[in-house]
Amino acid sequence: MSDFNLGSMVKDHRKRAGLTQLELANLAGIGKTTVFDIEKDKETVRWSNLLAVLQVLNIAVEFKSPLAENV
Amino acid sequence: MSDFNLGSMVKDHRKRAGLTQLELANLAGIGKTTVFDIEKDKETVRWSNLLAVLQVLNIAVEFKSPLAENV
DNA sequence: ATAAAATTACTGCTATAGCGGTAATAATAA
DNA sequence: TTATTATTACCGCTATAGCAGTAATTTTAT
Repeated sequence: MSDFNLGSMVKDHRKRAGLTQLELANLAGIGKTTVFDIEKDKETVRWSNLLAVLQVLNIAVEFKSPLAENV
Repeated sequence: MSDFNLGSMVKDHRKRAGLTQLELANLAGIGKTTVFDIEKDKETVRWSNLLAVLQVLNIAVEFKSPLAENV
C-alpha cells in the first residue's frame, strides 16, 4: 500500500477496457510516451496528465489525512 | 467532492502544521513557487512534487475504481 | 498606528517532461 | 511456422515546469 504501484493498476484497467497504450493516450489527450511512463511508475509525469489518464479509466483519487476534515 | 480542491486542503494542513510555504517547500525538497502553485490548484505540477508535499503533510493518496481491486 | 512576517505575483533562466517518429522486441493471431 | 499487433525503447526537438530572486501586497503582530 505504501509503495503500491499505480502503474500496474493503470495497465490493468487499460487492458480491461480493451485499450492499447496509443488509444488510451489519444483518449486522454496526451502522448503515448507518457502513458508508457505512467505504467512504468515514472513519478515525474505531470499531475494533469496522470489525472487525464485516470479519468478515462474511471479511477478516482482520494486524499486522506489523520486530521478531521470537515470540508 | 468531485471537484474538491486539493490546494486548500494542502494549505489547511500546512497551516495546522505551523509551516510557511517556504518551510514546506524546503521540507519537501522543492521550490517555494511550486508550493504556491499547488495551493492554487495548478494541475500541471509534477506528480513527484505533489507527492513530496503530501508526504510532508501526512496526507495519503488512494486510487479507487468500480472494478474490484484487491490491493 | 508602525513593524515584521507571510503570501502573492512577476521575471528571466535552466532543466526536463512531453512529444512524434522510428525501431526493436514481445505478444497474439492466422 | 509466418503475419499482425502491441509493447518497449531510444532519439532529437520543443514547450514549459521549476527555480531563485525580487518586489508588491496582505496579514499578523507589537
